Amino acid sequence: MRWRKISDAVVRRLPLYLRVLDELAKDENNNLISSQELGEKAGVGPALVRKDLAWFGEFGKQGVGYEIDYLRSELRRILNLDSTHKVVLVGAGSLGTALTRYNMRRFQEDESFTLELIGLFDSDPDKVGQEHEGIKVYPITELESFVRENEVKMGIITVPASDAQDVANRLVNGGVRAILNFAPVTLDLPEGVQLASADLTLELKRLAYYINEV
Amino acid sequence: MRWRKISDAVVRRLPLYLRVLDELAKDENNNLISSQELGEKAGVGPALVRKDLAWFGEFGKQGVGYEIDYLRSELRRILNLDSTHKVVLVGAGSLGTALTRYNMRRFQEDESFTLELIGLFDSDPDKVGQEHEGIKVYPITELESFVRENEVKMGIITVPASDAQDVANRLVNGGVRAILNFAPVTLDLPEGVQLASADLTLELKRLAYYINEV
DNA sequence: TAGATTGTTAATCGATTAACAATC
DNA sequence: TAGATTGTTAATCGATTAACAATC
Repeated sequence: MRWRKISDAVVRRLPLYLRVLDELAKDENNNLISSQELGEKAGVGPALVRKDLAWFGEFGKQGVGYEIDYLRSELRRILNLDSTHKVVLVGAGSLGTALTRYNMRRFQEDESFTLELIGLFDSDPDKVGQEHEGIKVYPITELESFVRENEVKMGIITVPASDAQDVANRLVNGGVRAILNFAPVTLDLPEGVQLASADLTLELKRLAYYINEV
Repeated sequence: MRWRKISDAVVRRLPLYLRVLDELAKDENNNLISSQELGEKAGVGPALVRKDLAWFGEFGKQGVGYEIDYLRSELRRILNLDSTHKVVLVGAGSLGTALTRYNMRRFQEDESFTLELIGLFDSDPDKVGQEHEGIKVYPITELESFVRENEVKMGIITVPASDAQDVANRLVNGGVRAILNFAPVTLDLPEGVQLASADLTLELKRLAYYINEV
């Protein structure tokens, strides 16, 4: 049903398109959108929009465009956003707890995405047993079995750089398929486990390059 | 002095190399590194490492490799990390204040990068006048003049999506050259202003795509 | 029907990799 | 000198754009 060779460059743009459609869907007056308009709002060329979507099916009508609600539901389906995803967050420090607080709100608002944060983990015995936004902190030693038993497929890493690879290994051994990593290290992951890097300092350092330009 | 056509694909890898070198520099025993080894640790092919670096000069010695300390200082210079960058953060909500707390610590630790957060901004009169980690919250109406007067070149946006474009415009008008945007919108920026997007939901939605794979 | 816009193929562009002479 | 590794050019690969027939 899914044909295993769609490039990540394509996949990265799908959530972007979906974001535009979600926004448009709020206004009942919008029914149709052209690849031209969708591209403009997503910052992508119209031909590329059509090509990206065509990898997954024929969602538009010639001479007409794409029906917003339909394309939206198709994208949600393609991105696996129509089922709830269980997530664990490892590292209940300042970033981890802030993210817990923030994401709990943000995700609750986002009608096109359901993430369920079911556990926090930390190696610090003082933190184990605490609760943040109603979610318990478990000892890191239980991470792998917890992930396996609850069939968690997504993990968020907010531990210090020196612990990140170890945490990643435990997550992967437990069966996690995708990791969002905030720690400033290059993680070594087995083929097939997807990684998103959220190292903000890396981004800021890149931006610094462009600052002293003419 | 800088030749204006180095691709962003290249620039994005420089902070990655620097991160590896920073790590290696901690151990006094490491003096030299080959493109092979640097590439491995950064997750990049050795030929690409050499090609990337060659855009900026000849930093290595044939048959020997790259001197870690030297390459490190050159990369810091290329990335403009040897001077301090003043930054403002707009949106003193839960994410903004968490980031303030977190980044203040994180950046203080990072010897190869000096960011100075000199002001927080918010449109909520109740928040104006508050302090977070010793940094004052100013009214958003003062953003543009503040940025101009203090010659701030970098801004971080943590306001709701509906306000982000307006904030970006004010930053740009004040003279900001680079923006780190957490709001879930595609910002429209003039040529030459650099953007880093930190929309975590976008990343998580992308990861969701890969979860139900065979 | 006439006008518009898709889906798709061919052309272009850019980025990565392979290969190797130069040289430490 | 022999071995290793750079800097760089040429070859390959992949992604984006242009163009257009199909068709709503």
